[in-house]
Amino acid sequence: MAADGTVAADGFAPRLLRWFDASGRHDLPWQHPRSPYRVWVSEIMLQQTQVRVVVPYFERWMQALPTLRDLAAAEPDAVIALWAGLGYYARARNLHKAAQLCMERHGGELPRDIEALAALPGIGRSTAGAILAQAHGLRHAILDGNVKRTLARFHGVRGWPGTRAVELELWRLAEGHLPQARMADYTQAIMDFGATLCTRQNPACVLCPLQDDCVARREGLVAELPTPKPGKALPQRGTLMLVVLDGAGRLLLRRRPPSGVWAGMWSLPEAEDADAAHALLARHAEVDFDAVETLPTIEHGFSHYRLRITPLLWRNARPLEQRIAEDADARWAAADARAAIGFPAPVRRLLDGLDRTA
DNA sequence: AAGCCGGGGCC
DNA sequence: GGCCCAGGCTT
Repeated sequence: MAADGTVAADGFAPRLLRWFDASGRHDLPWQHPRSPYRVWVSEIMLQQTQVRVVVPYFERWMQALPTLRDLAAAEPDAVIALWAGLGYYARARNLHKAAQLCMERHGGELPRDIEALAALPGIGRSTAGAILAQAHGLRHAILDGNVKRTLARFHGVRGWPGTRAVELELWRLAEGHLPQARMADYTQAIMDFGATLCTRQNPACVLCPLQDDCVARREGLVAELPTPKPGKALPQRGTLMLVVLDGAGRLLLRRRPPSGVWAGMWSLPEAEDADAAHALLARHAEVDFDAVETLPTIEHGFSHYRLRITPLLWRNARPLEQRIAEDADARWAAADARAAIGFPAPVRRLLDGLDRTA
């Protein structure tokens, strides 16, 4: 690294770009065309989600909402339905909100100013940099998981990147490597490099264009870097999910609370115990509570806790239509209507299993 | 700094 | 079964 703190002279970016030209990914759907809106949606989908998973969601999204204006005008439930299965649903709500803010404040386009861009909901420093670099070729760094891993190894940076000091060091290094040209390709290159060559496990060091100058390679630390997050045991929680069908096969649904897990999404009614289940059921239908059928429990893991779902099934319930009419957060949905609703993944699995056995 | 927020891939 | 991932927001 040069005395002024820059590291461009070491050939990091040129070697990465040569590798990208030969071995990078050039056929991802958001690269053709590489418009600001498409890059933005792809970057949000790719937060904590791998390329292979994102591609079909991205294609479906662009079919339904091809422009920022279309997104801004869409119904919230339609946006969630396009997202259902991807997880982190705040990303979808933030996309929607940000599109509307762009219509109001930025003439219907994403701002080119990084401060204004990062001020939009769901767009932080790294995602703002990725959008500006890829959509406009502007000289901004990114620091996602791939870049953190690559830089931690190349420079031998120790310590978990979740700590402030390590993260600041990695940002400094990332900015020091930026090339003067080809910013869009460079940004795609360093992400591809981390995703396909400098992988977390079994990185292809023998093929690496940076191996001669890689500190981790030289010091035998490749498997130790980046330093993993200190571990902790996940708490276990449980819930009852009520599967209530009326004589016509319609299913009782309730909207989730506006905050917390699966916020605002349609799901099955939930209760903590049998008494609460009974009370909840009585508010929506006449049904023989003792005629309950048990379904297999479903285990669902979150990043911060584990959830054991116990489904309870009643058939031939008689809906209390008056109560439903008064309750905007409850509905009886027929099978064909259910298909178009975006359910949380374990609920979708449960309902699909129900349809197969019913 | 730590917790919250999903889901899936992978060993 | 545990860990991690093309992060950002809230407290």
